[in-house]
Amino acid sequence: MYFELRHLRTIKAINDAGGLARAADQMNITQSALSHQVKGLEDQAGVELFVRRTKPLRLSAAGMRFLKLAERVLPEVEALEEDFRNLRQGRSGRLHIAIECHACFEWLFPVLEQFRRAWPDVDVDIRPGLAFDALPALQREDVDVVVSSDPESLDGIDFSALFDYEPVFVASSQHPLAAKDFVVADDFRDVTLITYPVDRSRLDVFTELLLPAKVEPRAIRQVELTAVILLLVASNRGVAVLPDWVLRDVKLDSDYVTRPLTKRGITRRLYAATRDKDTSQPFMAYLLRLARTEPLKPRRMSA
Amino acid sequence: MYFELRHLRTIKAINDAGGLARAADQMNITQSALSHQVKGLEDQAGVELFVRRTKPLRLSAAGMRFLKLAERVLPEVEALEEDFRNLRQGRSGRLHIAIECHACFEWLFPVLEQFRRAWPDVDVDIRPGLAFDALPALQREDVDVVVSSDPESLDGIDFSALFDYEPVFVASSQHPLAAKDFVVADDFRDVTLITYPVDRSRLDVFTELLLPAKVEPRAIRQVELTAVILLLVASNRGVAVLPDWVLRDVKLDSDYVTRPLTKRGITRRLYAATRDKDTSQPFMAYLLRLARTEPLKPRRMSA
DNA sequence: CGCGTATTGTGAGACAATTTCATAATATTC
DNA sequence: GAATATTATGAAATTGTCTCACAATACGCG
Repeated sequence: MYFELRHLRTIKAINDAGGLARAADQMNITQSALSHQVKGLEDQAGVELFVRRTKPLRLSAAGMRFLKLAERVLPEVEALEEDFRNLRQGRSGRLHIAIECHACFEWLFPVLEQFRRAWPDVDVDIRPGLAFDALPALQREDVDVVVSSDPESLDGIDFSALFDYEPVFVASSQHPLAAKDFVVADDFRDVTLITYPVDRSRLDVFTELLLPAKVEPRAIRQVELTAVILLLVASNRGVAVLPDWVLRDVKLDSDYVTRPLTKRGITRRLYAATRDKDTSQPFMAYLLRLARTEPLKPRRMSA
Repeated sequence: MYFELRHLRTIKAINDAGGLARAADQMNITQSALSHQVKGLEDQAGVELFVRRTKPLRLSAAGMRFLKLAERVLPEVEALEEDFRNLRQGRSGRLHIAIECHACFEWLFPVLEQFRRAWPDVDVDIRPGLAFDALPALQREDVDVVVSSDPESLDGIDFSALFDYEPVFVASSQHPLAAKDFVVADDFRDVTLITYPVDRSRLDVFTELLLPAKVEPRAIRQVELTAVILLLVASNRGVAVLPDWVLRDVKLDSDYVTRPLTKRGITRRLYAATRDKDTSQPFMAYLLRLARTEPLKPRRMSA
């Protein structure tokens, strides 16, 4: 006994049209075809779905049960079809973003807020969990965008440059190193370094400065939230290295100073990795444009 | 773009089995057939439902959306199929009863209570509204049983005798007619007759006694509820004629008397009309048996 | 890296289901 | 009871689905 949506559509049409002939018309099909179909359906169901003794065919009790299913299911199916239409036209889609850089939350969140207003039908999400194999996840279509500062040449993956940033040293104005114009690797030997709780290979201080110089800080303290890191730094419980965009917002009203790493400062570039087939999708292009420009604009004093 | 349940089943099977080949196995179908089907489905949808770059085929974001529909819809369809299986085996069905005789409520209700315990899957209902054309409604399958005391010979309709009853005269023990051993038509000329608010053609007093004798009561008062009729009778505000079964329960503790109509009493027979194709259905036979025996048993003092 | 294995894709023909056409049968209406 | 509207049926045409055989592709392992 295998029902198909065709049968649900038939039942509904016959009920709506109030008769088999009219229903056939409505469905752009012969009355004969419908008659055959109804017969087949009743054979399958093993149940009389219609009252035959009356002439404009009417649903029986069992037929009404069938109709109720149709009226619950068909709208859902149509909703799916609508979804797919939107998808084809690039008006809807999925935009699940994996961020390798822990602090990217700070600028990404406002960007996504703005994105949602423009593309309400796109399913937006940030997935911090899979920072590890973000690029394989992108290839497997587990996520749709990976934000990273380490572009690799991968088949089917595009890397779009977003913006440059500078990892800067942050310390309390009371801290001895605050006296220097810039800090170098050796300066870290005697400090407590506060970092995000991720592997060193994804922390700019280490990859760009300390690992090459083989310098180990006196102590490392791992803290999840950027705001908390800044709090600890301001109260001189340690120093940190954070991307400049994190500091732009709150610089003025807190008791800490920022200094370049090395005399000339370090510059890094942030990229968005996407599958090439998605890169030119309208909403994806929109996101990339937003992510290129938005984080650089001055922002209000929100957290 | 026409989806079918087949497609929902396919998506679900592929997801469950974790691959196209295994899914094909599970569905007793060739792997090739499934491949063709998936291709056709994606063509129709105009959307990639699967990630092709990986080898055990996996659902894409759009595919997940499809899967979610499948998981909502398929169980409902299976529930319908189960319903129909029950229907075929006569374990479920509809039992909507039209009662022509207004007082039948009194004995029918307890009968249905008992019926429901035995046939929980049958959709039982009493429909008092269509007392008028109850038999046409039966033919049109608007209802499934008609309780009536006037059998007609109708095509496709069976009349099963239920039980005999006697319409009896009820009056306050203070009423002058209470002194008689039995009442006749002429006795009604000077009384206020309390009846149900239905046409005379469906009231035994009129069809069996007053109309043939061309007697008109002094006044007629129409009351809906049996309990209220008895109340009014007991307080000597009028007399009534009710089926004996109504009086059996409450006779002892109230201040009214019952008398036969005419010297020998009038006997009427109650029938259940059903469509012949339904008459032998197990639950229908059960109902008829119950309705034949149950109303005659002594009952507790409920309303 | 290359080979074997597991998995999916493709094309042609067989098969099954659905539709149409023509027409019969049956209700409904006036 | 004829006229009309509606549904049913059978055979042929059409369309869609499945199978078979084999090609193509991804994955894992040494």
